[in-house]
Amino acid sequence: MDRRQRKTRAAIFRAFTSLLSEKDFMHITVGDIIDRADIGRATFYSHFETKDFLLKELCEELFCHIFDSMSNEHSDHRHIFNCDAPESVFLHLFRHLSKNDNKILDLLSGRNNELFLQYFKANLCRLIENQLPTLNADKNSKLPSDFRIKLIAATFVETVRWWVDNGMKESPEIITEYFLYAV
Amino acid sequence: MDRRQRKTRAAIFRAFTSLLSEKDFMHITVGDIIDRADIGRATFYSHFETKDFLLKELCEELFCHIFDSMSNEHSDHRHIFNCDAPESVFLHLFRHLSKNDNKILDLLSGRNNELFLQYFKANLCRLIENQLPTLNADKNSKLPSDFRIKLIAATFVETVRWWVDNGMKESPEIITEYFLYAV
DNA sequence: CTGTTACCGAACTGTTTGTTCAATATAATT
DNA sequence: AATTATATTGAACAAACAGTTCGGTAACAG
Repeated sequence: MDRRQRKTRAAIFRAFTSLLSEKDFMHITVGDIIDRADIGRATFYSHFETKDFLLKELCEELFCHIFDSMSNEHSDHRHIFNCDAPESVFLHLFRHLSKNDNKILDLLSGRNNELFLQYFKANLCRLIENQLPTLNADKNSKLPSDFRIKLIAATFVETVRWWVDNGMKESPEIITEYFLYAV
Repeated sequence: MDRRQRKTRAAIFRAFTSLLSEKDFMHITVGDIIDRADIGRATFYSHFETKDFLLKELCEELFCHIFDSMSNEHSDHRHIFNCDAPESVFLHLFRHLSKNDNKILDLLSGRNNELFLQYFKANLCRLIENQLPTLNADKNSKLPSDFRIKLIAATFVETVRWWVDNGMKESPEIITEYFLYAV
């Protein structure tokens, strides 16, 4: 990809995430984005068809980053340490989130970004599906598994929200404990 | 309140809920609403300041109806039957929802209505707070109670969603069982 | 019957969206 | 370094939408 394209794309994402942490998606205009990204109007539309697609691509980029890097880390580690214990995947996820190097927390905690949550949960569900056998077997047997997976995903999101809203005072380890206790 | 006002207001709510079940809030225009409600533009704005306030007032109306009628029912019943068993409040709620006389289900199951969910959960939390002592005491003691309440509310919403998305094949009793087993 | 109030509808301003196009700047190629 | 290809720019544009204004009409209350 052309360096100019990369720079423009990055500037748009940067401006957009920065705006998303201030106000909700619905009230962000394309004008806001191009002002903050300092690019021309036509340029924006040559990159993204609409504002909706921008959000979609941002989500895909973020999730690819976080989930892929995590599953790599995980599969690497399991050869060295024995860290495929039930909580390790979620602990990794919470640790990753706590760094907030990408701006995922701002989006998760921000209200009114249902579209974002939708993408996040969809990705989360795929991950949870694999982890299911390591979780509470009693609930697994008594609840339909697609239902159970969605509940776990919702619990995860709500846990992150509560964590962030309370100033992230708890360590990732404590939060993982809370989370696993809840599901 | 003037009969004309009541009729107009009802027409707007009817049109709005009908639209909300078709597309998400963000893509509904005031033009859509006044067309379907068959009212003048100025009339709409004499009733509601903006589209956001319309949603807010609709929510308040719906929740007042469902939660108030429920808590009345409940407090009436407890004198006759002994139905303040742990599951009864939630069972009542699921039963009430299953009738879908108000259009709450369409809104809860429809995606992208985060604002609506926000109001719903806020009301739900107030109700759950009272029910907390009747629920799993173990979890109550090990999780911060504000956190626990939010998890229960999220679980409730996710339960309803799963129920609706799967065609509501399960009875309110079974769903209540699932729900209480999950929390 | 009379004064009050709500509704209508059309016109109007300002904002936002998404497109177009010629000019310019930057990257890639030889 | 010169050339070709491509990305960006800025301005102008039509269409859609939000929210307001106002004179005329219909419905309500006393």
